[in-house]
Amino acid sequence: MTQDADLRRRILDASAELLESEGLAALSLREVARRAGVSHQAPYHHFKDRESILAELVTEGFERLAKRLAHANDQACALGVRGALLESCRSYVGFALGYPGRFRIMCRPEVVDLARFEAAQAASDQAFAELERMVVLVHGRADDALVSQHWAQVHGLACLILDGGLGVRLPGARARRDHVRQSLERYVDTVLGKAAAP
Amino acid sequence: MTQDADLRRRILDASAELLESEGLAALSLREVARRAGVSHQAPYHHFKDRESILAELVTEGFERLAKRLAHANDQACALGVRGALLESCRSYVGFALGYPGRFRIMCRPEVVDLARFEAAQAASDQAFAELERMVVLVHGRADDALVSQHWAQVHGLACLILDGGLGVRLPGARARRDHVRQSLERYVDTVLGKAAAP
DNA sequence: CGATTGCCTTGACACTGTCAGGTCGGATGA
DNA sequence: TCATCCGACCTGACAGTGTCAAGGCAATCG
Repeated sequence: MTQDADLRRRILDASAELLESEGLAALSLREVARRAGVSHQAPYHHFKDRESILAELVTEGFERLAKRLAHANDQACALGVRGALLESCRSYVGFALGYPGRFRIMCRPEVVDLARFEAAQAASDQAFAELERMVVLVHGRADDALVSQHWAQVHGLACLILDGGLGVRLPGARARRDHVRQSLERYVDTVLGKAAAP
Repeated sequence: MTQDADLRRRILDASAELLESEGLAALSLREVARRAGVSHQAPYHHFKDRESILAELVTEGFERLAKRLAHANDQACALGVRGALLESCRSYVGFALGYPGRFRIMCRPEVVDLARFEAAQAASDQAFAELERMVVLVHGRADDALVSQHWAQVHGLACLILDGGLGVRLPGARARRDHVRQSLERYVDTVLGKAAAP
């Protein structure tokens, strides 16, 4: 498969596929090399170590996430604030549920330490900036607590469904999608002050 | 250290200490055995495999967390709803930041799969029940979306500070504590409908 | 034409989790 | 009392891992 392509690219592709299909635990350098049809040391010519490969995947992940969030932000005029906010939230959670392996290594410093990888950190900052933009759209300003509150809401929901207790309680992709939609709608209503106060 | 104690207990203690001081990656069965002063196979007489050891730590973790959350719930009369809600949130995030190693394995199914360990699942359910109790206290009822929204908020904040982008942006324990307090106060105000709508 | 360099290989090392089998002292039952 | 069993631990081995060291081999370049 894509034998003639760049080995570097082939290694990244094999890693990504292994990550999503078998999980992080199954992603060993040697298995990746095997799938790419090269010796176990070949990857070392293109990456310093295992973490560097994963860091590249993390970078790509944050870039895609940032692009999705930016797209949602850009739709603020067309959809209105509520629609754009909802779309932004769904982008974040949708990304996490759509690429769980990728998303996990993006928030696991013991796997990839962002401080070691400039590009990954930059891509992460880019995604963060889009979140901030959305907070400004909604609240008119973006102090630390507001950004943190918004970020925590979407990130928490993603983590809980992916790895936390919510996943167990929501069997099947359908139930999850419904729950995400429902929860996020409730959230945007709360944040926009439309929810019924107790 | 505590040479004469139960080996089972000594193994758990050594694991917990290793987990908090060196991190999950450094927690190998053999290192644990070394620290407990026994052969590399001795732990297998008390635990089926590595995951079983971690599952025991996870169980203990959920039990402690549930106890803290219950304590916050019980203070609803004394502190009022707002005070109790704030206390509950601070308990959750405080636990995560106080025992980061423990907290991490509690929400990492590739490390410990709760479905495999009845006791761990039960303890997790117990903590979940306390979260539900708090939602009922605040909203008078606890539909899925409300519980999920509350849980996501505290869980997300904990994860972001511990492993996500917020940790990098908040150097030092002092800055984190301040940020947590500020964010959570904003959150309870939002949820109780006291925040200024935009 | 000889030297260098980029890309890949084989071989080795220490380390890991786990399976198989042995040892030894104390409890048990005839 | 003594044979037997069994729990608790040990030694040894195996396949798998990430990584270091050294070699081969074709293309490029002075």
